[in-house]
Amino acid sequence: MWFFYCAEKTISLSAGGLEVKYAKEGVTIKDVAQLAGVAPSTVSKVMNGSSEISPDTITRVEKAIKKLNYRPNSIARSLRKNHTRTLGIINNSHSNKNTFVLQLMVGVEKAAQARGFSVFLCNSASSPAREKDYLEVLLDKQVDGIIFLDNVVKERALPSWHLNGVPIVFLNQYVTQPGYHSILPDDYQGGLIATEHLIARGHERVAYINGRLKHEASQSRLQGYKDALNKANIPFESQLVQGKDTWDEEGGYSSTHTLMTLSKPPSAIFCANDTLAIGALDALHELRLSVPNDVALIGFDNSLASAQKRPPLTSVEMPFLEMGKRAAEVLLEPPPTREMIHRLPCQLVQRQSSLGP
Amino acid sequence: MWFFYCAEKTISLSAGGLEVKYAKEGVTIKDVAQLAGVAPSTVSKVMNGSSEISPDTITRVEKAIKKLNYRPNSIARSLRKNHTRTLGIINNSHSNKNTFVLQLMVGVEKAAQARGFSVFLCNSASSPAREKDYLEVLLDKQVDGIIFLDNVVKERALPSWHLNGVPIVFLNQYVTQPGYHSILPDDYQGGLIATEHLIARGHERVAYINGRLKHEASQSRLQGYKDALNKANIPFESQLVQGKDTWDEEGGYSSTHTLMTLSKPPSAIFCANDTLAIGALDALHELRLSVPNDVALIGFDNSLASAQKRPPLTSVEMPFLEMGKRAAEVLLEPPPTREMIHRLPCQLVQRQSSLGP
DNA sequence: ATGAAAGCGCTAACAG
DNA sequence: CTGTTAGCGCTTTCAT
Repeated sequence: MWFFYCAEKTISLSAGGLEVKYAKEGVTIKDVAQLAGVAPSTVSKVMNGSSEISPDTITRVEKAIKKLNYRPNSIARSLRKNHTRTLGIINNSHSNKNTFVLQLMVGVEKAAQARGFSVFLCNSASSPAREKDYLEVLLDKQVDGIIFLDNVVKERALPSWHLNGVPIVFLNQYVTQPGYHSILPDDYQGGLIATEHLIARGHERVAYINGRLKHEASQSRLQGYKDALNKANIPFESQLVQGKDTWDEEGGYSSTHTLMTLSKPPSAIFCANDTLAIGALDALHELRLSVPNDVALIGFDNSLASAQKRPPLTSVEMPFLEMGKRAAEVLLEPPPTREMIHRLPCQLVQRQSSLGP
Repeated sequence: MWFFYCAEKTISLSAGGLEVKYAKEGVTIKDVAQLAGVAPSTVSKVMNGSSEISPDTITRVEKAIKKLNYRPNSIARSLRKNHTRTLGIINNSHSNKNTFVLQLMVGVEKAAQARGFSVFLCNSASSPAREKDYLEVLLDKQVDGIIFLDNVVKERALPSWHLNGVPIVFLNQYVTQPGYHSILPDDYQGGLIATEHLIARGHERVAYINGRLKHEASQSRLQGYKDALNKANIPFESQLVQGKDTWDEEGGYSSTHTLMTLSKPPSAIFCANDTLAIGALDALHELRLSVPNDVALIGFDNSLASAQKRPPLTSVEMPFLEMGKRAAEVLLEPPPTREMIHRLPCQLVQRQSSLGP
């Protein structure tokens, strides 16, 4: 690599067929103004379109900008304009192996990027002290908005720290106080479509295996299940709802055994998540029951593991990417709605486990 | 909620037992100076410790800061100091469902946070155009460093955009040009420990099922496998290495069938990733072979799915969190080493599938 | 339509 | 030890 002095602030040189632009650090609006033979304020005006400028000077300025490879210093601009076109994400989840969180983040980032905003990533790992620290640095950095998110929908306390008027929204979290936007998956609707799918495929004895009772998701999905039965005029039977107050395989496994030893066992099982469904599948295999021919099976989460089972498991996918996007949208373009809690629909992804004869 | 005018810049009020601080927007260094009866520069000096100040005024200033709940405007500070204590992540992966990426990001963020740095999250989704755009905004925002990352280790081109002297490091990516730090998992060592584990448990006929040949990981893990055999004086047999140039279950499944129909089939199989191992497990089940009693099985990635199989799969975990941390460290505190490519060790996580009699 | 001047909130250089 | 002054790079009145 060769270095050499150059008086101008920009040089371009082609090396190995690759055209690279070198801009010396610190080309400022003054340099552009000088080259174009105008005042800095004029350059500012053409960049911001904040005033009528003669077409002639516009082209002159634009040429100078291009020639110098000038890019305005957004720090200086922010100081002056009092906004940063930046928002912060505070991730309250402490699991690093959760794809939900990544999807939420990527969703936020995409919608932000589309609007010219950048996002700061902060991980509080559920520690309120850490959350407060991050809030401070985010506020110090003059973010224009903050999104709090978690990997599982939870109620949470309002941050007890002054927000300087910076708007906030909760993503996969919510707060009891009115007046705060909250973006959540529609677990109820997810339970509904899963059950409806099973019914549509001819099943009348549909069972439900529930997850941890304290999680909203369990209750909402159950309610969706019930309403789907109801719509189809299938009487609800409480013995067809099982669950061990857990989300793990063991729960799915033993619940399935309970279910299949009923005098009239179900012909289809809807599990509140994929891990339960995987446990259910194990139990069914053990009982030498074919999935989906003897019993149809549906999970929830559309995890990678669900797609990798034999047979691949039908599942309900939560709209995390959309949720992330919506969070950023709501933050950046507050809707006129009174509605503050936004539930986004889940989607059924059909695979072999529910596609019986 | 009641709003009322207050002349001072801070008031504190307790509501419902919850003590909240309200700081009116825009308390500046001048306000603090005025309250403390000193010059703004003095306040600056006590904050930055950049000059000897009498203990007396220090306490006066600190009191004023606390009373006004003052926090310096980091935008203004950045403009002046010419650094932002911020770094950018450019995520080149386009998969939103990859836990690797989240782990890398969280690692970066943790190490950054520990050093008082914030991080911008950008997702280029492998689009060079998008990457260039992000590079520009990151540079506009005056970041102090940039990390490029991906979900699978790849060689990549050096960004063809002037970086204004901002240092960069590659995470799970690398570049052929010398002079750039690159943080990678030690796939070779991962292959080594996996194979050594199997050998230590008494296996002499250890097979290897490879992944996509064009991925470095496949080659490195294979080399680890070979060297482990070599160290143990077990002759290498090329027929014990199978693979369909793919990472999917089907590849693991059919490779296993090939392996088990050998005249002298292996007593242990090391798969280059967990998905292959899951396919292998299916094949073994189908052949009515017990895992781990008839054949031991090891995967790579330590995916959630691997832990959820029956039996749970032993696997090799890549050090993504550590890698992320290291990337930030190398960026923020460049080591004096000439060594530019950093390979971090993987870890064996033992589960039932390799723990035979 | 354009330029001069002031100033965003902070820090650094220099005086005293 | 402390205050005064200048200015980071930009935008915004306010003149002209």
